[in-house]
Amino acid sequence: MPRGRESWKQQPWWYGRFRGCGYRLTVPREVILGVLSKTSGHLSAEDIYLAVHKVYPAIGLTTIYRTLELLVQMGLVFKFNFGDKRARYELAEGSKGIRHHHHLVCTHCGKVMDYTDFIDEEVELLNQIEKGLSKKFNFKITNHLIQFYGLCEKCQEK
Amino acid sequence: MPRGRESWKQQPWWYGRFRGCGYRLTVPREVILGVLSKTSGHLSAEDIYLAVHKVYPAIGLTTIYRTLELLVQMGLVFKFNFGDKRARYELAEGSKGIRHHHHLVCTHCGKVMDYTDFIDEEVELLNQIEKGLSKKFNFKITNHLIQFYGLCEKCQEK
DNA sequence: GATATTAATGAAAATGGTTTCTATTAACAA
DNA sequence: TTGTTAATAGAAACCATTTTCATTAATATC
Repeated sequence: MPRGRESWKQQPWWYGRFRGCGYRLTVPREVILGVLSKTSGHLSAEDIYLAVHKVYPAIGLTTIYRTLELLVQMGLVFKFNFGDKRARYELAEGSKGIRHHHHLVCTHCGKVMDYTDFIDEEVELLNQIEKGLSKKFNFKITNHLIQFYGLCEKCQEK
Repeated sequence: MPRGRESWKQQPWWYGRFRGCGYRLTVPREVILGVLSKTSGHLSAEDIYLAVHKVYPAIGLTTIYRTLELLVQMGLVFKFNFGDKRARYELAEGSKGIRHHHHLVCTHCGKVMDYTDFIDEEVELLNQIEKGLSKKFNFKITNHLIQFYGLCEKCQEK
């Protein structure tokens, strides 16, 4: 492993989350989280594999999938499905710089855009809806998914 | 085909949509739409296949997939993904009795519930948001997906 | 109503993203 | 430093969905 043990000293933000769950801090996990935080979102498992592979060719695709599953389950990463058959992953909010957002998906070319400019009304209504649903269905809401589908600028021209 | 040609006389509601697109009216298509409209939503391709198979064993799974794809593309059917890997299909609003709705998905047992009690505020805000997004991103919105994830009543108890 | 055209179908095979299996490696507690 | 055991890599399996191709049947035309 081409990293000194000392570099753990400046522990990354997810260090505690891992230790708290009894999970080990491994190089693949660190590298995968690194790729996710450096690259702008919507990455497929293969995208991540290729990026990781450039630096650590020994890390296999299986580990990418396993690690992503773990990260999703830990709540550090969100998994999305935009209509093509591969799943997409992106870092959850919490690490600096990433905010909660929804997606605009072009049904023609597959382009995905982030939508972060929530208006206050919107956030409040969403909370209200979630509260209402929780009560009515006795359903404990932990998350929501909002996506808008349509045609992006370029695809409209055709 | 065990149906007289006369029965087309009381043309089903989708008749015009098919003819308008130049698509043929076939028994498999009729049967599949029949299953979708008789059964309550969230059916997988296999669910539909099994239901169809009981009455018309000659209709194959391939045709189910092909027909569903066509129906989705025509806008008669919506395709969903609830986290397990199989796609789910349900009739779009338009045929009597089916209203636009969103979904509550239990991340533990996979149960899916429909949420139809939109408040006026909600519908209006959604329109407003879509209008804003269309303008800001020059994106022509044709559809949206809203799902809430969490734990259903039973799964909370455990 | 009979017939030609060609879209639609069924069965089997292929595809491809994801998961499982198993022997090996490495994180970390002692 | 060493033992325990979680984590990993690579190959094989999995399985929902798609493709291929020969056959069938819906519709337009005669």
